[in-house]
Amino acid sequence: MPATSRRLEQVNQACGQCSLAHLCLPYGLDTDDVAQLETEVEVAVPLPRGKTLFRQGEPLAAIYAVSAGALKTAMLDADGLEQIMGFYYPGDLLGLDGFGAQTHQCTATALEDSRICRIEFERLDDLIDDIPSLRRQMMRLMGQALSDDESLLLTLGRKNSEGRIATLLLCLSRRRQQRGLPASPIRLSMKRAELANFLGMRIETVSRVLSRMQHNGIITLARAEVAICDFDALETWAGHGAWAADQ
Amino acid sequence: MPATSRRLEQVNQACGQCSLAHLCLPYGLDTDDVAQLETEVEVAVPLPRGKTLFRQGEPLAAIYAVSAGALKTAMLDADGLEQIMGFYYPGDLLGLDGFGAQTHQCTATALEDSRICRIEFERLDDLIDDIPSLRRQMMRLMGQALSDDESLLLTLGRKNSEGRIATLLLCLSRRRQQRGLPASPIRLSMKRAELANFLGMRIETVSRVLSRMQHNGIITLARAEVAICDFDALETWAGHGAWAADQ
DNA sequence: GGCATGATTTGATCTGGATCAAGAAGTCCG
DNA sequence: CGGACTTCTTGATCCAGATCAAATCATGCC
Repeated sequence: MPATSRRLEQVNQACGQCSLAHLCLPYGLDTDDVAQLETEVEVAVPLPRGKTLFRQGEPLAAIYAVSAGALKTAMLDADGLEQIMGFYYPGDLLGLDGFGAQTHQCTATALEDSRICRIEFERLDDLIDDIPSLRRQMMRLMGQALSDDESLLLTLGRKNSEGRIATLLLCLSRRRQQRGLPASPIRLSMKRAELANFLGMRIETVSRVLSRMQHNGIITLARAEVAICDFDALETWAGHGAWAADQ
Repeated sequence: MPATSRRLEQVNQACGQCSLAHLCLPYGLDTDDVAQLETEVEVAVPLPRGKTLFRQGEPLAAIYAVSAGALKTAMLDADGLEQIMGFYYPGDLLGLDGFGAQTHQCTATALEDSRICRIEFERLDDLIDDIPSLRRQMMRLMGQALSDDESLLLTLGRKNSEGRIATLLLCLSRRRQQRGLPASPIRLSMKRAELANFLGMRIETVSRVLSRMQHNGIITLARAEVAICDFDALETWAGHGAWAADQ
């Protein structure tokens, strides 16, 4: 693997100048800390579409950040069927859920040709001891991941199919904005089947809801690309909890 | 609040001799570390049924562990309806999801008269800097919380109503065993409405599924107490993903 | 190109679980 | 104890979304 030589070439322009630093690990670190961190990071290693970054059950060897492209994570249930747990875009960290059992809890797969930054878990662990602000940042990121998962639980537990799709689209859009990209034309790097799996729906229902949204002028749909035309309407749909009032 | 004096009385028999230490923070710490930690912990403060420990949106003031009793955590969605995120029993930590935004993401409420251990967030934060093994333990616990949430997502995303109930019962049973209690007669401290909310179902469906399980001889049901008669059958039901094969 | 294969959309049914309705069983309090 | 109130159970109906079926559209490969 040419990662080591690549790292040596790129180390001088790594995290400190990365446009994703505000989303990723270095946020909140001072210049020296970032310098110390980035000597340990393999930067922007290519990961072709369909390749896995790590697999469920493997020991936790490293923590990753998406540099470019998109990935999914998925768990296999008892019957060997996969449940997609999340989609990851530039600036997102991967592998945090492995901290619990020191083992990856899910499999991460590239949805398109991607680039990944990587830091050995052991090295990160040492670095965290040396850099207090890095420790705080890591814990903040894990807390963030926790509350993201909980928001997702809230969506899947309470919303109907339209609410789920609307929530997903708004979420993808918001995350694009956080990365400084335009909110609207969203390229869906995942297939309908993966969307459906993630949202706990069937392919046909995903397709129907998207068609209906297009018909109502809320989105424009061209295969893998979705343009949001009416954010307010989408918010309204997203807000629609499913099952009426409440207990 | 008499917590301070109580703390002074109890400090000598706090975490180090707590039977829940293996579930809670001190696991993996050596004796000196535990001693240092437990001087900062308020031990087993009473929290009456119905009282809240913290509320969604409040700044993160402390991290908590359940000492006795049971709690629920819930988020309010846009419409002000609550979604229950989890049930917490002795040994479980509460408040970790606040690490992200330094703000509690959910409201924690006692389901029955409970006792809570509490450590100021600031003090814990300092302690983590001083005790490397505590830092690792905290990150392990957060990783654990993350993968627990993901398991729940897997359940809610893929299982039908019977699978959800079966999974919940097995989960509660397993957690009892981890606390050294018998696996079987489970006291459900939450109401049916709370169970239903948590599992993304309606009260009537919860009631029907439980009745059906009782009728099939898998459980014995007496109001708030459930005895599991046939673990294997329950495992089978829990394994039943909902929607047939897969994409 | 021409064919095979896979992804997506659309239509027609079927069904699990929500919703509506009404008892039954607890629980609280004067 | 009796009445008001809450929780739980059970029955009847309805509907969102799963399932089944088939056409359309894309993509890759020889």
